[in-house]
Amino acid sequence: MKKDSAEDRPSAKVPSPLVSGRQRLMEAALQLAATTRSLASLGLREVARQAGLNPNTFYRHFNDFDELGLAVIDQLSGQLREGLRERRRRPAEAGLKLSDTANPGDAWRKAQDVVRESIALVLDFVTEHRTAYVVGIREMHGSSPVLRKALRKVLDDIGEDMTEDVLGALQLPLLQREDVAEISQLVIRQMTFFSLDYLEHPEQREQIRRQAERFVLLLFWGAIAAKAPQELAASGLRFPD
Amino acid sequence: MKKDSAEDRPSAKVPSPLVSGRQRLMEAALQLAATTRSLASLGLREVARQAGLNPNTFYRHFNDFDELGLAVIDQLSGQLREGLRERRRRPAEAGLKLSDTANPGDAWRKAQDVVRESIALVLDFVTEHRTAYVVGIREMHGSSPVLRKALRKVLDDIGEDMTEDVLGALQLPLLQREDVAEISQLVIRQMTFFSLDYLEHPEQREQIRRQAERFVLLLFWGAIAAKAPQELAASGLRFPD
DNA sequence: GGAAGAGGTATACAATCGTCTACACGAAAG
DNA sequence: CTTTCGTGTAGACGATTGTATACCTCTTCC
Repeated sequence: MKKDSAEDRPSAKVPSPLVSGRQRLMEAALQLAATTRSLASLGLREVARQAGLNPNTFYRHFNDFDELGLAVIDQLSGQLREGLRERRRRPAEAGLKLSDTANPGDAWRKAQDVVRESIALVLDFVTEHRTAYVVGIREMHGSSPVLRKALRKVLDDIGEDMTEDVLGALQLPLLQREDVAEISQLVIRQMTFFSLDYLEHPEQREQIRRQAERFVLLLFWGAIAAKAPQELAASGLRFPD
Repeated sequence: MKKDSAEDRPSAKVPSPLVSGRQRLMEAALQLAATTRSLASLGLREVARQAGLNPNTFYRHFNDFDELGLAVIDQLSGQLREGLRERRRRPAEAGLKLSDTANPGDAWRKAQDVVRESIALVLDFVTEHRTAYVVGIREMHGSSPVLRKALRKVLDDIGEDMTEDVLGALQLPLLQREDVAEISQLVIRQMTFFSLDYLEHPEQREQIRRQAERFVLLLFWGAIAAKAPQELAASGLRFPD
């Protein structure tokens, strides 16, 4: 049998303590999970090696891989929600110029803009945090109930944000809160597929972006048309494209 | 070090040769993947043990886990597509009584029936093949490119079946082939989420089923309303519920 | 200035793993 | 009847893994 020393450590980096070991472990795990296999199936020694740390260092920060996964999720989901909230503050204010008395046509045009911008933001985020996003989607359907639940909650929270946003800033006529909430969840979930397509087919990105926009608008259009087909027809609005 | 013999084998079954070793390995892998972790992270010895076979027997049938995964996918996706095709033959024939001259109201009512029945079929299938389905969804976002591609193709094929079905039997007015194809893909993908919810929350199954039906109808309604809001309003049709 | 604790390391051990080589046996093929 | 061949078994190997114990710095705090 081989003595297991000195073979374990220095495969990746110099032991620069510029970032904490905890952070190094998280990044190493993400990197490995994105290129190799699922988070839970990673070896404790494997990630320590990638991080340039001693295997036992893992124990100092995490008890198991679920704990590491939760830490990563906390860190990044916060970034995503914050980013979404922040950039959505802008069009919301711009939209106030059209006051609550705006006619349906203005509301619908504004809805198009908001949809376009929100989708762009999501797609930018996933390209910027590609590995984390891919691993996140993977673990959402993965084998750890803990991570599954945490990631489902992230999606649901984003859905709630979207619901509030649509209700507050968009003021689409005739749609109740529950209608909007249902549509939001559908949109958020479908976006996971659009995002993966977007990442995996860089040559078709513009097309995928338009498909996503069309899907969202189609849902809202359908929901309005389901509630009040006559009013929609009478408004003379046309579906874009 | 411990000699690794006699500990490996008989954890599960008697060596009944009623089913082939190959099949036993596939089922054991599915079982383990559903309860433990991802397919690719399974140990060769692990599944052999679960199947009640010698570790080396794995080599007789598969070179690696991708190969085993593909075999499972072939076997079950065939069952699903065949089941869908077969049960869809019935309403298609019944639908022929309403000839091509049927008015929009009849076509829309028939669409509701077909949607209801197709969704019921899918949900029945996933409950009947729960472990295989869960593992399939998992590997669709998993780390093996081979399995990912194979499972995406399964979904896309089902989407094409649905497209042909809608075009052939439903004859919804105003929708082009490309519109229907796009909607079909959206529906198939969203159904993966509905199906998982359905499995994980048995107490809310009826509600989830209705949500799924509503989603599909909403998309078609929206697509028709996008093409021709006036005609839809003039037809006097009401969205169900 | 000594104690306590957090973060990182070194070494060791048993268990498990993938794989290699060799053997057994029934069925089909010649 | 003998020869393949497909399938399953047995035993062994070196590599790798998770974990336990012990030691080594630094900060921080009293």
